[in-house]
Amino acid sequence: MADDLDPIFKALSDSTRRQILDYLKGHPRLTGEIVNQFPEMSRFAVMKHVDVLREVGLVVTRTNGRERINSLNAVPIRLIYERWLHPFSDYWATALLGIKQVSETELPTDPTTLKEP
Amino acid sequence: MADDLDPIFKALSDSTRRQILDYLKGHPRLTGEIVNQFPEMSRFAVMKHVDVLREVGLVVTRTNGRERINSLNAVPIRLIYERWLHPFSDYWATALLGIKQVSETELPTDPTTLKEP
DNA sequence: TTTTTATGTTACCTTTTAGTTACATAATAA
DNA sequence: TTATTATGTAACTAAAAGGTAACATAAAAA
Repeated sequence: MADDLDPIFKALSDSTRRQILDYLKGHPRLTGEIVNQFPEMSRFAVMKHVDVLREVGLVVTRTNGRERINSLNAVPIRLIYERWLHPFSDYWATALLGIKQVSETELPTDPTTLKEP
Repeated sequence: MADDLDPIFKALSDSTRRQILDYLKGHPRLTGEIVNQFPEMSRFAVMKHVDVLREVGLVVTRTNGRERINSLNAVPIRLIYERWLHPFSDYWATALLGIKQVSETELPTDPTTLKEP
């Protein structure tokens, strides 16, 4: 019953994993660097979170000697957006205007113009 | 540790709940109508999913006699998009171009232009 | 060579989640 | 009034998720 977006949604549903993805913005990080971002959590717990992200392709890891360099791959996030989130933009627009139903001909709202209502 | 987006992400992490939200697009539905969409699942299981959606504000319910009319509220989805997903659009763009890092001065990509790459 | 360090693995525990059956209530229809 | 039906609640189970401590390995540094 679970569609192919499901593993990505599941991976994103944990706050620690979202923080890891935030941390990987900008540049790749060693596994140990990621671990050190979460001093209140065991190393293994953090590594398992990274594993989950790697399994769904949100993190790509390459090995260099004994180091493992983890980088962000945001393409699955884009997939979530395009295939599931974006179609709802029609409906969040109507909510703001107090309109109940959406005309079929209405164009999708440009989300960049809605930053601060 | 969990931010305020966390309950929304958690609510969206279940495939059945996402299907319910999809079903509520267009027009509101009675609780029983939602239940009938999932004949392989018990009525109570579906109702609990609706409860979860209602708790995070993704579904709004009003009572009319013994009927309960449930409608979609996409504003929390918008919040997820603006506060968490959209900032990653810089990075999925670079992935497509094979570029490793993003310039600080680059403007956010307009997601509406990325519908069909 | 010996030690350090970056990373991986095994085994286990606890809480949460998703699901079930069975029972209860209250508004409408017959 | 009686029966039906739309919805809600109680109590429980099974599996998945998130976490820990302890042990293992292999590359690099001393």
